[in-house]
Amino acid sequence: MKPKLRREQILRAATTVFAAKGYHRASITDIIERSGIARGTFYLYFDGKREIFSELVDVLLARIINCMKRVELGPGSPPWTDQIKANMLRIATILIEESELTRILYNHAPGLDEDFDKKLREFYESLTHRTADALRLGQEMGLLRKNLDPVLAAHHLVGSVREVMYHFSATPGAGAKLSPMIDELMSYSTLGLLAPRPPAKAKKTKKR
Amino acid sequence: MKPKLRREQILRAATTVFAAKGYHRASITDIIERSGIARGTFYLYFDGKREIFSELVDVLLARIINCMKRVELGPGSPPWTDQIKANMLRIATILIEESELTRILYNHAPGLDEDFDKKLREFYESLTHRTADALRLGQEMGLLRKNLDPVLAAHHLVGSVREVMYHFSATPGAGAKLSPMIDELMSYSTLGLLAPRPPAKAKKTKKR
Amino acid sequence: MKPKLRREQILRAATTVFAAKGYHRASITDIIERSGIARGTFYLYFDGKREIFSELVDVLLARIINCMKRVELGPGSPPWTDQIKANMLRIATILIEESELTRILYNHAPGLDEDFDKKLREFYESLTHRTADALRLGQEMGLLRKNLDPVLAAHHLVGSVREVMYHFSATPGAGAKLSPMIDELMSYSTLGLLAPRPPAKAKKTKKR
Amino acid sequence: MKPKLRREQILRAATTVFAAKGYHRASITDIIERSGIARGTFYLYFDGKREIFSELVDVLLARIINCMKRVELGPGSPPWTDQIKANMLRIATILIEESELTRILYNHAPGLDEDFDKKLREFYESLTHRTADALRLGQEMGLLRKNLDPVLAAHHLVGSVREVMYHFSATPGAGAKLSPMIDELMSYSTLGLLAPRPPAKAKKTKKR
DNA sequence: CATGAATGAGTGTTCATTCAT
DNA sequence: AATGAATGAACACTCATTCAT
Repeated sequence: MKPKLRREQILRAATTVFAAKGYHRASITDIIERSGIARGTFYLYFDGKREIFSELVDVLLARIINCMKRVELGPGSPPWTDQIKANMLRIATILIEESELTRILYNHAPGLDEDFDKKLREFYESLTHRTADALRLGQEMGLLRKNLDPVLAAHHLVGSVREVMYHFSATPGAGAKLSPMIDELMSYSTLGLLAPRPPAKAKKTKKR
Repeated sequence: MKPKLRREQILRAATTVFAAKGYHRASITDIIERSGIARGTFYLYFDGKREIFSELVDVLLARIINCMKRVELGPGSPPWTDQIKANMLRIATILIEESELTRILYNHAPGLDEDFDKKLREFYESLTHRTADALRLGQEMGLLRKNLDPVLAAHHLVGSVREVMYHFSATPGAGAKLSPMIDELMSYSTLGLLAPRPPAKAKKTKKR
Repeated sequence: MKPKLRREQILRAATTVFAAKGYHRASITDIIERSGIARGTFYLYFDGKREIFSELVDVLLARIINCMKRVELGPGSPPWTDQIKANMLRIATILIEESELTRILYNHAPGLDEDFDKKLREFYESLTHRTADALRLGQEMGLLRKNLDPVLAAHHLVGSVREVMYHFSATPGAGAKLSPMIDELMSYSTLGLLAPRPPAKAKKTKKR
Repeated sequence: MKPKLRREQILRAATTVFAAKGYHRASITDIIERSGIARGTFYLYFDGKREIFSELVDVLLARIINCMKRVELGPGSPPWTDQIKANMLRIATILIEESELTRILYNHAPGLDEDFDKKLREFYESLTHRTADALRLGQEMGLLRKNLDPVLAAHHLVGSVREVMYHFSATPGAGAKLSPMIDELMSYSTLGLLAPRPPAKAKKTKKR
């Protein structure tokens, strides 16, 4: 069999096994049995249990990072809300496509290794940072409330999206209703984060 | 030594060890060394590694569940926003007090055992259910938008709180700024989840 | 069983196993079966296969190094030949006592590990150095030929003793004839290394 | 490529690899990588790891055995000391030429296999036997002391030569000083092994 | 002749748990 | 109650060898 294919076959088997049992309860034996290969074959393609797991997670994290496009505010760009929605759609699509990997990422990744934990922590920190930066920019542009705490709001957003996406990816057939779901989810946060709407007529600073 | 005390001594040691290393990387050896007891003594007080870990997590989950009070909407009750805030304050206080256990709960709990995973899942499902029920009630009372999806919004809220609380409990000295932080966090969601504000015209203090 | 005894029991078993099969063909299973202990028990007392082997060899090398006493040439000291003979007797006694360890040392030690090979090499280099130094001293004192190469002669001596001792220790019941054997062996080399005997004249057989 | 050449190419690669790492730490992978051939190709030319190693050692041992010529004492033969020296020169030349194989032979050969160990043992036993026989003959001819133990002396000689040759072959550029070195080495033993010199009186330069 | 993907028996090591003292 | 020596099932990983192409 072609090495490329075999590699993918093993990765697929490993994904399922790790998703079903988690890192620690999964054994190399599980993976090779599901792959239908011999023990040694596994080690021909991967350096070990930690490494194949790491590769699985790395690939997913990289796909997510790479599918996110920086929001452009220039004239001629699409509305920023559309850009954010497009980002969320791309992420959600990946997570739904790879719902097994998502399960792994959410449930079984921490506690494996100091390095590994660090990698995950950095991923979430990076998400939060980028979100906080975007929020600050929104504040400067007058799109968002001046008095919100960008870091706290970033945690709020990341947490919200994280939790929703997880359940969505675990729900079979969720893909269909993806777009309205994201509209709805965005409405929960945006309507609260927006700069106070210029009210109809006379008003005196709706206090929050 | 009094059995009661010894038990607590071991629980304390285990908490620290599990928080530092996570369930799998922590060993019974770590726990007994930190407790200053002999190997066999540990098994006099606990049935095993899984069990002591389980007890630790159970106690935390029970404290959280128990500190949450159902929101009363009757006349004479405090404003419902105040009641929710009080709940969040109580939870946050526990999580900050027990920041080691919190770390365990967030980072190392899943993937240990089918039963254990189920227990955690049920905890979060219960949180989400209760939240969704509350949201439905809010809708019926006209406090919340009619067109929001209670389950989705519940995930949104649980995720937001979960993420924020985690970072808050991990931040030393966070306890001091707890109350304003919760006000702020609540504002992010509530302003977005509230029924659309009656525009323009007459109003009588729709307050949060 | 007392830890001290158990340790010795395992060391004995390991000695026999390593002597019979050599480092690589010996397995932990062999050692524990011969010890009559469980797998885990072995690792309670030793860090691993390499380590127990290393300890065995280290102990033997240390005993040999420590039993060798520097030759004193001062007036009042025993004749230097007697001192050398005493050293050789002590070494030979150890090697005969520990004939299994000797077999290990001679036959199976190299090729295990870079560090280990180095240790052995250094042991022999140290022996050779000390011998060469002693030979130089002997030359200065006029006891040995001026024109011999101390390093070459040291190799010659070390090799001679090494080979003879090995066969001697492998011969059952060799201990009895130890003293004359050493006299004989020494005569082979000393009579060749001695300063040329005063020829011609009066003599009363200054022999060795 | 011609089979003959390929075989030699692999043998060369194997020699270097075994010399560098020793039998056990050397892997077939090392050998094929250094040979630049595929895995299967190796097994086209050799039956396995043990076999190629064995061939390497066998060839060296055979060359050594074959280069040794029995000492002739008949009238018309060169002096017996010259014949011995010629033997030693031939051996030393081989060992220096094949210093990598020599390193293998000395350091990594034992402990591989019962058969293999036996072969080596027999090689040394054969050397010792032949030496002892020669010594006995020397005694009968009156060239050597009557009271020396031929077997012990043979071990002494074999050990001496073995050790010296090893260090010599490991010393780069040692070939140049070969002849005087051997003279010197022989003097160490012969002057001690010769029949006692007729003391005092009449002398006619006992030729050695 | 050559290849290199595949094999699987074998090995060292870990660690939660037990139980005689 | 307390101890800590002993247990052994479980596991990840290696590598010489084979064989279909």
